[in-house]
Amino acid sequence: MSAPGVRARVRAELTREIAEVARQHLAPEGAPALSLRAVARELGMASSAVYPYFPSRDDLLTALIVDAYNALGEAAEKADADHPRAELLARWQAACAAVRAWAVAHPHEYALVYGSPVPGYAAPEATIGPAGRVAVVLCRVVVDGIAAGAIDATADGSGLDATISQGLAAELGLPADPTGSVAARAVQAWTSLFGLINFELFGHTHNVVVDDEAFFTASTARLAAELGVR
Amino acid sequence: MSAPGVRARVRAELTREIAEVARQHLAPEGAPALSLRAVARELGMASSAVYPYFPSRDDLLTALIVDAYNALGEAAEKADADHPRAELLARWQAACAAVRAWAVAHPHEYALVYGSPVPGYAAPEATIGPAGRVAVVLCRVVVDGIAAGAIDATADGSGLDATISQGLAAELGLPADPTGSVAARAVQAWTSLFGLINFELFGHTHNVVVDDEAFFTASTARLAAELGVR
DNA sequence: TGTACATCAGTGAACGCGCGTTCACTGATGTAC
DNA sequence: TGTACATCAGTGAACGCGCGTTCACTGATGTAC
Repeated sequence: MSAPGVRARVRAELTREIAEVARQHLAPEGAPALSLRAVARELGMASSAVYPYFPSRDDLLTALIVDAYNALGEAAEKADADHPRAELLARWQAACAAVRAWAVAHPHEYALVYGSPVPGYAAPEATIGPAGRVAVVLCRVVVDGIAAGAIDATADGSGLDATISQGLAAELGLPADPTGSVAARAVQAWTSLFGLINFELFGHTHNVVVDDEAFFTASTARLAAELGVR
Repeated sequence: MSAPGVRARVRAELTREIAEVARQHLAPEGAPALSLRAVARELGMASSAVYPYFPSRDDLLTALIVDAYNALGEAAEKADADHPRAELLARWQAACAAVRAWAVAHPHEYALVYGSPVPGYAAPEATIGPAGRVAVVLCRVVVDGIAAGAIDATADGSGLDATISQGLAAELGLPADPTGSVAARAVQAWTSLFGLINFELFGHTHNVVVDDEAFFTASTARLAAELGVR
């Protein structure tokens, strides 16, 4: 009974290895140019030998996308966990900085998930959970702030929250009150975070911002301040 | 002497036509899949016949990119000009809404310029000017606000502006005072605007935001408020 | 106005390339008696 | 422990495809005398 275990382990190992090489191949030309044949070539195997591991190119892409979301989410979660729960601003800043650091360190994987959708590729269900991990971290800070009384969830009755899925808000622990605006403002901060990183990585602030890290840190601090995270 | 004029006009017309067809071909598969041969086929000409007009695929892409930036910039400028100069908030909201409306109407052209950079493609100088037009519109509102005394440029001495190119700030008419933060906050609002649109168009807010337009409008209004645009 | 010439747009075949995927196959690995 | 068998991973050739770019060419358009 140890033999199938060995086979399974070898199989899992090679699956991991293929994904790893594919990840490296993302760099020079981006996701649309990712080629099964090139990956197989680099591993010294016939191109057809990849098929038992990934039944199609799209499955390989999906694996890379899920991995990227998970790595990014994990980075944010770890940074958050490094700070005492009550230190909301420190947690917020650490999480944002971790997301940026990961993106800067893995620009092509970042582009894979936050750049233009890969043409002809439809994201399967399996990506939804991992995709939300960063947002969950940010929301948890806000939720903790409300619970601790640091953030007044009822302060702004602008009704902005009517634009957000109430089911999702409830799931995240955000007050599901459509007359409020906390949930919507949290979502807005979330999109702004990735807007900052997108512009930096994709070169739009190239001749505009001179100190990317300082600009980023100050910007996320402002996002926190506007939410009432202190 | 009228003959060369005719030839030049025919030539310009066909150049325009090729670009137009290429633009339409962006839709189904995105920029990486744009094919000179397919464009030529659709126009009923030999693929080699495109070369006198666009010496390479990259030149065609550049033309599409420049066109997209210009169309987007023009939309923002027109929306801005539709409002009296003193009505800062109306101008701001109109410009932001125009950018989003154009993006929603031309998602693939939008992705071409604000999605992941096209692999292996280096943006030439010619794209810099057109790329800045939206930012210029937004900055003009801020500058007008400062001039009219509605925005207090000296209010926040956070030093955020030290992160922004002082030369560029001066060019845009923003106070080039590195101890201030108006310029940096304007840049931040600019990145946030495109962050909102990116997330909406690329599907990241798909199960999160239920009313995209309302969420967007409220969000840009908040961006304005934070800048002091009223 | 008429003719010889130059210019130019556009053709079609070809080069050389890489791709995703399928399929019949060969050995090696592990299983059951 | 030894042998016959099943399972499985991996091979290599092939299918059919589309791409960007080059090049020698053919007509037509416009020019100069």
